[in-house]
Amino acid sequence: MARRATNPASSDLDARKATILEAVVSEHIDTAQPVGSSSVASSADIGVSPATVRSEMVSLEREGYLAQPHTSAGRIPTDKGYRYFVDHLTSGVLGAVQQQQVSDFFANVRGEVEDVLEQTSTLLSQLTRYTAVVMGATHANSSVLSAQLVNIDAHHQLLVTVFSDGAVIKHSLTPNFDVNYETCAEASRQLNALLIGTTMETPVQVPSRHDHAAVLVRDAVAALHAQQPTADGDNVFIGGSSRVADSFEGVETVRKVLSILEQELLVVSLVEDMLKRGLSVAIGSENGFEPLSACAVVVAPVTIDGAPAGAVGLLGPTRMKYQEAMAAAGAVSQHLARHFGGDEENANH
Amino acid sequence: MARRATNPASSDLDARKATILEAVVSEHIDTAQPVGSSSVASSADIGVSPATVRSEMVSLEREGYLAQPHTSAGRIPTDKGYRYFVDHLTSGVLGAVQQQQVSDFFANVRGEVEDVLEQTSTLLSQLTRYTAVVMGATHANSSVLSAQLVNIDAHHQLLVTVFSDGAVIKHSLTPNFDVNYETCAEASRQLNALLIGTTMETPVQVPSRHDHAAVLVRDAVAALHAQQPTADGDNVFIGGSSRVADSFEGVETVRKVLSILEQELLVVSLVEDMLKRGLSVAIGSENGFEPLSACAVVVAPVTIDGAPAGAVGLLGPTRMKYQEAMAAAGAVSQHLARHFGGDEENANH
DNA sequence: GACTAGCACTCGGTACAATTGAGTGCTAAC
DNA sequence: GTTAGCACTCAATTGTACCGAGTGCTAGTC
Repeated sequence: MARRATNPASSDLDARKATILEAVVSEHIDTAQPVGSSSVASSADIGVSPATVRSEMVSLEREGYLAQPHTSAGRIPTDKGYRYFVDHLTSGVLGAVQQQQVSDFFANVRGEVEDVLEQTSTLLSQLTRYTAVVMGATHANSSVLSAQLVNIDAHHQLLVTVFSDGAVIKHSLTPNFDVNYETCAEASRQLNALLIGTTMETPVQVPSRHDHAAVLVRDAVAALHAQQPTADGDNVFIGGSSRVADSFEGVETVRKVLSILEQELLVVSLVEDMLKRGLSVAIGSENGFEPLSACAVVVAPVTIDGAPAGAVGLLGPTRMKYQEAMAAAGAVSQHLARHFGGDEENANH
Repeated sequence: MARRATNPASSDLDARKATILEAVVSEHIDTAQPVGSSSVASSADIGVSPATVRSEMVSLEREGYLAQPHTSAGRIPTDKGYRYFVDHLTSGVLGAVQQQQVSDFFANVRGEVEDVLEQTSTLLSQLTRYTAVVMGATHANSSVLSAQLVNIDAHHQLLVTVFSDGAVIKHSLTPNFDVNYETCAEASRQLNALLIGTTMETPVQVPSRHDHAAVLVRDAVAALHAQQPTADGDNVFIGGSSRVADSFEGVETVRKVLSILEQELLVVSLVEDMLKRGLSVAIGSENGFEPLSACAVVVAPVTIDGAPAGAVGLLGPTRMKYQEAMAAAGAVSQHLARHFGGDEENANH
């Protein structure tokens, strides 16, 4: 037991074990069935008999890469097995048809940023047959181009703020005094002067007077700054959630996954957590959400001019086609960056 | 065959048949199982033996109200059976706990209209355990309070229009000439003058000159008016889509329903179609979408001061608890109307 | 004439045993 | 170290019998 040192820190397997593990994983991804020793032995380039494969499999199982549903069945990969597989994956390339599909999409897409992101999420989910997530950039680093207070009626004003990234955010004010047109216009003027050029995180020197306009200005600034830039969820688009239903066979699993997807803030935090940890793939329990323990998540950041500008992601079963998914996510994230970044470059040029 | 006149126009059944049908429907809604003659006979106030019930059931089956999964099983209602049941339903009242829950929600809810509607859809789905739809009013009848053109950069302008119902809509302009700050400000001034007080459907006399500001104005008006007021889908909120997974047992049905729900425009057209036809319940094939043939949809319009201001809806299996669903949808729609209408009344007062 | 007790019949569901076969672990020989 | 051979395990399939819920029909009763 102690002789053959099992080195837990080493994630390296001897070459043959690696080949076997990879064969098991990729066949299981294709067939969704437990994989037996004979099909591994016959497949590919292992010039070795099933018996030898079996003894290697026993060892792989001891080390936690494989599991056996029951005694007389083949092996299926554990999360750790998938992890090894993914870590040793040569990065694939998107198929030509799909590449064309992506190019066509970005050549023809038009409309507001939100519409583009929404449609992108649908595209990505069609490309991969998995559920797709597309997140836009937070407005935290954008500066205010215009802030306007609109008088809806005497007790309702709307602060409409336009940011340099094209985002428009509104906040309702409901003061407990009557506001006439002039007061509102005056407050609007002050807000504009005060906020233009600031970001949502810049502290602002609000007027300390007590006249109605000043109160409106203070309330408006407070409303604007109260907004959690990360936690708004306005900028998250989930496409192809119906794919969840054909990724898992149990209705109960489908329900659990859907109920997570419903809470877009959870999805945002999951993706951001992955980006923060530098992960591009989270397998099973790695994603930290128990209801998603049957899922794998692939993410790719969208980077414009070196700055983070959102992310795209894919959610599928742990036996997802990682190579395809990563290729698709990567391609779409790059196209997105070019789509939005390219414009700005032209303009700044 | 021709003697006992089967009057197809008459949806009236003799009293006993009606009782039996209702017993079958309500028991099947509870148990999801085929209902046999003996349980109908023992249940409730039918002072009649199972044999009599059976012969009535044969007749009900011939008339299309009931169906038999197989020879030696009980009966299940057809869509027509559910329809009769629903048409003869005494309108129920929401349970006290749930009533309280709704009141609490509307007493505490705050935020922008969209947030309120979004949260309302979650509330409604929690109340009923079905998937909920909440639609806001179209902006077709709202008038423009403010129209502003913001210069993002030389080739990107943003038309930000604020409507009297508090809606803020943005449209990107990408002219093929450079726009400086003054031109943009001038166009903005003209747009404001031109659009204030109009609705999205009011024709507007645009300037016919060819200077840059005039072109911007024309493009902006065109962009605004190109927006389909019904087809925007910005105003639809679907809550509790994960409930679909426990409304149906087959994964395939779940997938089909989800894929319809993903297309919010379809949902909008379904609900609007029902409202137009004056239906409050659509059962099975009545909703006109084949993939939703296993679903029933309950809708309730939201009416503020007599004007349509949106709708709420519920989607569940055809064996849904219609009374509860209708009560919940009705209560929520009324609360919504009061929530948004009440405010305005105070303000107009 | 309407109702019902009685009865033969149907057929899905369950329980059980037998069979099959994919796949294993072990061992002895190469 | 590898592998052929073999006994073993166990899920899945098949077949059989049976149960029982529920039916339709008929003959008799009120």
